[in-house]
Amino acid sequence: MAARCRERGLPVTPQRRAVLRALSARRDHPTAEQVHAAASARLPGMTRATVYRVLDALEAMGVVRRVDHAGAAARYEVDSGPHHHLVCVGCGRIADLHEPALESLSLPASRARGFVVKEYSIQFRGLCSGCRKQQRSRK
Amino acid sequence: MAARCRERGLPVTPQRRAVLRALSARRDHPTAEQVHAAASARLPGMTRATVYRVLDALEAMGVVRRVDHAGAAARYEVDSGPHHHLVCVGCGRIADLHEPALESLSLPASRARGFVVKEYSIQFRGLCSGCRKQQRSRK
DNA sequence: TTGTATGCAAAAGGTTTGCAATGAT
DNA sequence: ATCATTGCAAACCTTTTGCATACAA
Repeated sequence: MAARCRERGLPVTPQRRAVLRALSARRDHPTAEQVHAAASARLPGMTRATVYRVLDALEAMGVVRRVDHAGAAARYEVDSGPHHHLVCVGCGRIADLHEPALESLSLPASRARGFVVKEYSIQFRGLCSGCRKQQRSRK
Repeated sequence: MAARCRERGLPVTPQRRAVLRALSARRDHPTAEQVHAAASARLPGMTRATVYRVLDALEAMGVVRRVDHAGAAARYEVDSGPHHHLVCVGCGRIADLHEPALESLSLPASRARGFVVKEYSIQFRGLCSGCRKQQRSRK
């Protein structure tokens, strides 16, 4: 991580180290609040705001990832049977993808470790044609 | 939907109809706020709170689905390359699933409609062994 | 020394809840 | 008549932001 900071000319602060250590130490997927609790145990006085800013910075560096791509607000759809989603990272739009070939993926039991799958859905992330055009013309 | 309400002895209210109509009329995946705007155009006076309650009710009936399984708070993980997630619907825990066989899915170009996929991840929903035990013993 | 990060506190969404009144069956 | 639902308003939780200060390089 220090490397990635240097690449970008960004300072390596104790807070960044603390957040990354806290996150590396766990296998579950903690919330910002949980990261704050863990990190501020080692570095008392850290603010929640700092944790959010550090997580954003680390995400931008590609060190950390936000799971549950929870935009600010939840999205709804009429339940139309199993299908997947195309999510445009440019504009945030979500389109449905009905693709029978993707409805029968098998999850090796050996990997499931006692986990019983009831359903699954795939989230494809990329750029819609509109956002691609925009990006091209901007260059 | 009227049918599902009756099954459960729940009233079919104008608000429920308005929300479902609003949601059925769109293919994008509107936020609760957008649903509220659309529904209250037809049924002035509807509150945002009602929209949330109606969406919850419809989801419980299996008529509507919440995309962006945005729990209240975002979750983070250290970026460890491509992998998928096992999400327990019982306790909300998320586990990583590294499964090489699932890393080379192909999305038929014909279906993508100009959408260029950069990456994807699969979310398997089900019950972890702990929650399964609990559920069994409760019966 | 310079530019970025931090703490603090306040604001800004999004969502939930208590309560009295309304309404569906 | 009965029980769930609605509206209203306030509360709640998570995340973001402005500003002055502190700090890494």
